[in-house]
Amino acid sequence: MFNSSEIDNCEVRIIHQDVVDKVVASLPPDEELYDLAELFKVFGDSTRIKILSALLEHEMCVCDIAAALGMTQSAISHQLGVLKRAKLVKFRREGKVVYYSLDDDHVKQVFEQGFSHIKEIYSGK
Amino acid sequence: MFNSSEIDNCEVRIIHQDVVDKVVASLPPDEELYDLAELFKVFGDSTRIKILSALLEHEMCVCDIAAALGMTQSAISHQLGVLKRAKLVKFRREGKVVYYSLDDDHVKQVFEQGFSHIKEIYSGK
DNA sequence: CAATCATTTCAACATCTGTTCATATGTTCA
DNA sequence: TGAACATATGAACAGATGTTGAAATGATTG
Repeated sequence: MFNSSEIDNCEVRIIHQDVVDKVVASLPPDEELYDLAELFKVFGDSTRIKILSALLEHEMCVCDIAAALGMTQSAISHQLGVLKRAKLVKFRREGKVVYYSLDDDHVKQVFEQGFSHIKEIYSGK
Repeated sequence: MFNSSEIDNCEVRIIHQDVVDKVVASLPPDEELYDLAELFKVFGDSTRIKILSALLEHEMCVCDIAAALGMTQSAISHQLGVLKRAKLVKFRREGKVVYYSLDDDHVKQVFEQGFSHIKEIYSGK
């Protein structure tokens, strides 16, 4: 009825069945990998990286961050919302002013880990 | 001619000049922060995370990765190209087949660093 | 060389994402 | 309470990104 080439045209060929099986079995659940990608996605924007880099140095309020980066308060506030939802920053309110800071050392570690990676790459390894 | 409120309407207000100055001085060059964001951007896609997670376990060829993830060879190849350009994976050719693997331990470290972060968050910290 | 196969590349489409502008909260102080 | 101010939010637009299907490479084998 169908020859093998017709069927294969709609399927992905497997060359090493044993490796595929092993890898599929060892793969973390989709949801965790999805969450991991979401985490890195938050780090993957230069505005947010700049904000994190600033907060690495000192706790700051929104308008000071905006001034330091030369951007709109609105834009900064939007990105702080993203960072907040990802639990990368925490904040405290003091009167009208809201101060932001890094949530925990984990953020700092990921940040610095990535940094040393690009240093390694661009220095000819 | 202009009063201060008119001028301020077009500018970002600074509350703590000292902090702003200090942070601006300590900020890494824009180019480095941009590259850092680009690096995390590569990690920030669930397909690429799945590929990296698979390669963490075993060296694999394109069609086996496609089979393991249930995706098109074209899509996988495209993402492998992104990972290759970011120097996150390396490859070797053996006849018709191209085998991909993680480029260095740094990749593994960033991956696992991020993983432990989301574990921490979702376990109620 | 011709056929086959693994992989890559291309163009196109749909979706996602960041910024802007305008407006809404919420707080302080007169 | 009302004016001034710091921040947050919503809608909308522009640009970036991932997947797809088709066509193009590059490599092996008969």
